[in-house]
Parts: sequence; structure tokens; C-alpha cells
Amino acid sequence: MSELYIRVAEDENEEPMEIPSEDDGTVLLSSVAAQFPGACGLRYRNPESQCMRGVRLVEGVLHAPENDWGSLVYVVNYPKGEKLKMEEIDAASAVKVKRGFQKTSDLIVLGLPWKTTEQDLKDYFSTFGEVIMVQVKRQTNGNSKGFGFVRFADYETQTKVIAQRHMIDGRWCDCKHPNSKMCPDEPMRSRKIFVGRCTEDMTPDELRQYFMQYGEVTDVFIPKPFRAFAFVTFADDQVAQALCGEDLIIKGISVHISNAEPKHNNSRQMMDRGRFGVCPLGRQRGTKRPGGGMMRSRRVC
DNA sequence: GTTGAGCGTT
Repeated sequence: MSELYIRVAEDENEEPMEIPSEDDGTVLLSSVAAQFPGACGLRYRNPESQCMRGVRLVEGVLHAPENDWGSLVYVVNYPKGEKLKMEEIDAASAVKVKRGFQKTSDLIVLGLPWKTTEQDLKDYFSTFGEVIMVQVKRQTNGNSKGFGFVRFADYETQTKVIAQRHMIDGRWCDCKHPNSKMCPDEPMRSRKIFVGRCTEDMTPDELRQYFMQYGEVTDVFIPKPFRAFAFVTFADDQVAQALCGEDLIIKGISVHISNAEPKHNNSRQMMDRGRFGVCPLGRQRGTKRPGGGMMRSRRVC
């Protein structure tokens, strides 16, 4: 009568897995749990109402809605709390996968004591992770200019180092992305994503709730009147970048995530954090070029 | 030989 297998997935946008049904058309919860450890039930989206519906569960036996499993994809239920955990793992691993490709970049170290040497720098920063480059900038007489550069092997290390202040040889120092245009090895890391194919019933709060699973959301903007897209800003640019290119399912709707291209009148995106070496108003820092000749600024190293 | 917010001689 019924199919031999029903299609089950951990999330609506996941590829389903086929789970065997019993002779009488029911499905054992244990069969589901065998593939999805911790599962406590199933739900599905009712094609009529577009609402999620629970699957009847009696003593470990799942019963087909309307006595027919049909070709719907059933979504695994987890005990409260457990589910969040799974989502967090998914989101975190998604970010992590892309993190693997995140290049590190040179960081400027500001506020160094005059006496600090490159060896000192290396010794200090090695406690955070593998250091692949250190520099202390000096004048021709050999005196330190009080700043330097450092580069780490791993992006995680870099992130950690930027996030805190550093006591080096008795002075507090800061590590930042340099403003210089010498090496813009970070193309453009926006913390804001463009969410395409939105429907009008998606509220800012719902979007926030949904995207929270990937990381801290600092802003949600839905242009009005309705234009079928929205902007979501994360605290962490890595999270935003990791999501770009993805098709995500929100309220049963497939939305497309892409980079929020800063519009021509890039007012805040660039000003926000003066990083990645782009001065909106052109060079402002003292650039004394004797001949007045134009130096090409965009360089790929 | 000095200094203390910043931005990298090759």
C-alpha cells in the first residue's frame, strides 16, 4: 500500500534520506533515530496551509498523515534545546568550511615600545598561534617607529589577536587591519548580506530569528515599500561571507544570499571601520609625492 | 641621544 521508504531530512533545505517503513505503512521512530540520533518525532509542511504539521506518534510508531506518506519530505524533530544545538553545529561548520579558505593578512601592531624587537614580537605572538612574519618598522638610524606588522598562519589566530589588546614589553598595543594599500589581500569583507527572493510576510524579527543561528545579527533592514529583498548585517564578516551564494529556506521559501554590494554612495560601509585600505574620499593621509605624479593605488600582491 | 598617534624605504 504505502511506499517502502519515506524521505526524511534534518532541515527543509537539507538533502533527504530514505527511511524504511513497516509492513503496515507506519514508520518506527527508532528507524528515524538510527539515522538521526536524538530524534523524537517528525513534522512536515502541509502543502495546503504551508504550515508545519506534526506526525502522529504513538508508542514509538509514526503514523502517516491521511494514511499516506506521499512524496513529502519529513523533517526531524529534536527535543527542545537539542535542536538548537544541531543547528548551531550546522551553521558553525558551514562557516568553518569556508573559513578554511580565509586567507590571513598582515596586521599592524600599534603602540610598540621603542625597545621591542622582532624577536620580542615573535615570542609574544607565538603564544596565540603560529607566526609566519613579524616586522618592526625602524628609521634609518635603526630606531623603532613604534609600530610593526605581524602575520599568522591561521585565520582563527588572527581573529583572536585583533579582538583584544596586547601588553607588550610594558605597553598596551593594538593589532588592526592596516589601512595602507600595499597589500589589499582582503578583497572586500562586508558584514552585510543581501537576501533575495524575500516574501512580504517575512518580518524583520523573523529574519533576525532565522539568521541568528549563524551568528550575531546586528541589523536587519527590509526596504519599504516591499521589494522582495532584505539586508542582514552580522557582527562577524566571516559569517556573512560564509553564507554568500547559499540558498536558504525561510518559512518554506528559498531565498538567495549574496554579498550586499555597497551602493555608489557608499556612506557607511566604508566609513564603518576604516579598514581594508579604502579611503572613500581618496588619499587623506600625508602623501607627499614630489612630482605630484599619480601613483596607482590598487595593487594586487 | 628626543616621541606616543599612526599605517609598511628596498
